[in-house]
Amino acid sequence: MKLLDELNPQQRQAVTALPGPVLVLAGPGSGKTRVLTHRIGFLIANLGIRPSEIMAVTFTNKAAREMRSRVEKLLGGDSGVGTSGISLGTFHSFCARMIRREADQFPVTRDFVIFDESDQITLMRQVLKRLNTDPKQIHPTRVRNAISSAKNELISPDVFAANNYFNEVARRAYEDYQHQLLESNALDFDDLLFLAVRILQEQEALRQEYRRRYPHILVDEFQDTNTAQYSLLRLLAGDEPDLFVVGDPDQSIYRWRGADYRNVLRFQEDYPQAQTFLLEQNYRSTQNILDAAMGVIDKHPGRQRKRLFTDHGPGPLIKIHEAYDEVDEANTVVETIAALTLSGEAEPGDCAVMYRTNAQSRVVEEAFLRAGLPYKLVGAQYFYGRREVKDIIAYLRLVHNPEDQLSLLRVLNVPPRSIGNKTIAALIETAEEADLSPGKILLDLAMNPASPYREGFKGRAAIALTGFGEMLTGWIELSAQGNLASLIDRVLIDTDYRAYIDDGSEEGEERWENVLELKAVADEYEELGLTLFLEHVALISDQDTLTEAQNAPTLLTLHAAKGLEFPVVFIIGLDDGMIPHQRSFDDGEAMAEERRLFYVGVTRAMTHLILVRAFRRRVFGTSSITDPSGYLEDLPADLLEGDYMGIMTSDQAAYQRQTDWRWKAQSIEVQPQFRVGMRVRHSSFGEGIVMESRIEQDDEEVTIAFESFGIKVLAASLANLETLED
DNA sequence: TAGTCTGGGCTTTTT
DNA sequence: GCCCAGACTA
Repeated sequence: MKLLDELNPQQRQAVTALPGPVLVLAGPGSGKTRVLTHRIGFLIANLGIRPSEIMAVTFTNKAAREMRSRVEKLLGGDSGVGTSGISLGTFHSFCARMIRREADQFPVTRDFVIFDESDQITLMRQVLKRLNTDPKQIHPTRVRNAISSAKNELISPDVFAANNYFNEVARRAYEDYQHQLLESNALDFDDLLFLAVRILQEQEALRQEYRRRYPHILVDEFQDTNTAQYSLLRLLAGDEPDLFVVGDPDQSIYRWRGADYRNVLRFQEDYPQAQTFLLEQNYRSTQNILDAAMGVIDKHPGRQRKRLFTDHGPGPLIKIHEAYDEVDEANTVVETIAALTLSGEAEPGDCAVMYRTNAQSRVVEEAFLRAGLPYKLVGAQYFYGRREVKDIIAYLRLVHNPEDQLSLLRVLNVPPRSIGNKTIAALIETAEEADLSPGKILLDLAMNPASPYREGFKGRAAIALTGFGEMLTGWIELSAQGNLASLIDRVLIDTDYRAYIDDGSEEGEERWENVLELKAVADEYEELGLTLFLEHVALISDQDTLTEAQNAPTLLTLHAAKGLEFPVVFIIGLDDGMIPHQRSFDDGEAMAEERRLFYVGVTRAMTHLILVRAFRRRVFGTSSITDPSGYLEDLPADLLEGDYMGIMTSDQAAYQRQTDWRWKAQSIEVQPQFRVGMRVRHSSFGEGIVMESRIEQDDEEVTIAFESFGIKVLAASLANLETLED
């Protein structure tokens, strides 16, 4: 049948495997999504399985959407089978739905809210404050991470190992944090998985019910599952499941998030009867690119060799360019894209620029702006992390759930309405004494003229708080009528929010546009209502903001690039410390993951791969000379062209590289301006005498004994020192 | 209470 | 270099 005609023999074997545990190891560009969608099609069209019995799980909303549309296309029209019955979504959305459905068994109500990472850190800060710890010693972010990892490993506070001071604090913070979450009728991302697993473990009947409901399970990007997700799958699948998982251990790049590619091995151990299929034929890249990729990944320790092959032919050589610095690097990228576009070899939209850290994007963006060329950015904080968007969402969450203390505190004085720290502290204290949430106190102040809580506040504070409570009451009433758009309008008007964020500057206008954009999203949730809208905004990611429309190059991190492909790929920042990132240097597993990350980047390229590094680079404000990434040595030399000499390996090459740049380096070499014994004046420290001066990282570091401020070490370029005549 | 200053951080970030 | 939280000042 047609469904199978589009597949190569390996793919067809996988798709038509007998129902049971199936592991598909799919190299990059080998048609992984195609196999998944055809498997779903095969189950429905050939085996007559009802769509409603199928559950397909992905990691991103985008992947879920893509899969649904491809299944629809596959089965559309003639088959007469609807695909809407398939449960297709992310791990988190699946768990959120289950928890809502079974809400009476959980310590939250069915309209709980989901806290994202910044909510978690804000809450953690409060928790640690209450535990009287020093935020400089115990970082809220680190504690959050520790708790997140624990949840991903299914570790609850009572079994959390308090084996040192940090972990002892973390354990107590964990307990308190959970308590605070539930007070706010909230769960964090990790709780969604954790609670779903726990209830399935504990309740035989529910487990059986879900197993009956979804006898056929498919999983995408299986190498990225963490312990909680793997456990969830095992619980849902049972001992004789039809469980079809697709993944590639070589592309596992989310270890720091609890993902463990060894789940692939666990799968084979847990299901010894599992059938395994290998997809090696690549439909994306030229053979040169694949050979380069294999050169990189074959150095991965303890890895089973896989061959990647294509019938696309060798294609162009891989280009390596060494730029002078990060600005030159960015300019090179823009110029090369311009040249490729001009020669007709590529469209701007065919090109992608990939980097290790988001901070690198700025220099590239600036180069595009200087050239007057458009670009698309897939970035952290792109939309839902913006302050104005988070503010409005916090207002909505508060309307939805007045007990949400975090949201209340976020917006209580935003825009400023004379509710300062003193007043907030008094509110929290009053709430604690009354054993109510601060939100409830505010509502009581607003609705009950004889509210007993009024006496807790001074006149002005009472008026301000009552005013806020009245606004909130009005919004809650409006929300009960179910009109989301007018609720948002009313919040914006009542708070005079536009005046607050839009100061007339370009930035202000942009912020207001973001608010309007959020409203546009809300419009689509008119029917579905506030609860689902809030769930949507909590579970959405930056990945989903990537638009295909504009014909412009895409800027993105190597992580964000996974699953995508582009005819022309630039990977920039191929310096030691950048790729691999220096944070990974002292951890073997982390280093292995850096290598996989580079491999992921390389295998995104269809035809042109351009690798760029910079001879010197500014990191955290100081510019210094870099070493080339070791990974460049792993690329087969005969596949490369360009002006990078490091591929000759050897010390001699390194020496030559240094000399080549010598004239440039010299021209900017800093000459010392200050001598020991000179008298100088500083704008705030006053007069002093130079004790020592040396050149450090292209700047002059001057040690000065000031008359009234003692000895200071200053950077000459920043300190703006004035020399005085003796 | 609301603005300004300062110091200490700083990867990646599917949900 | 740039951002954020908390301290500090008007």
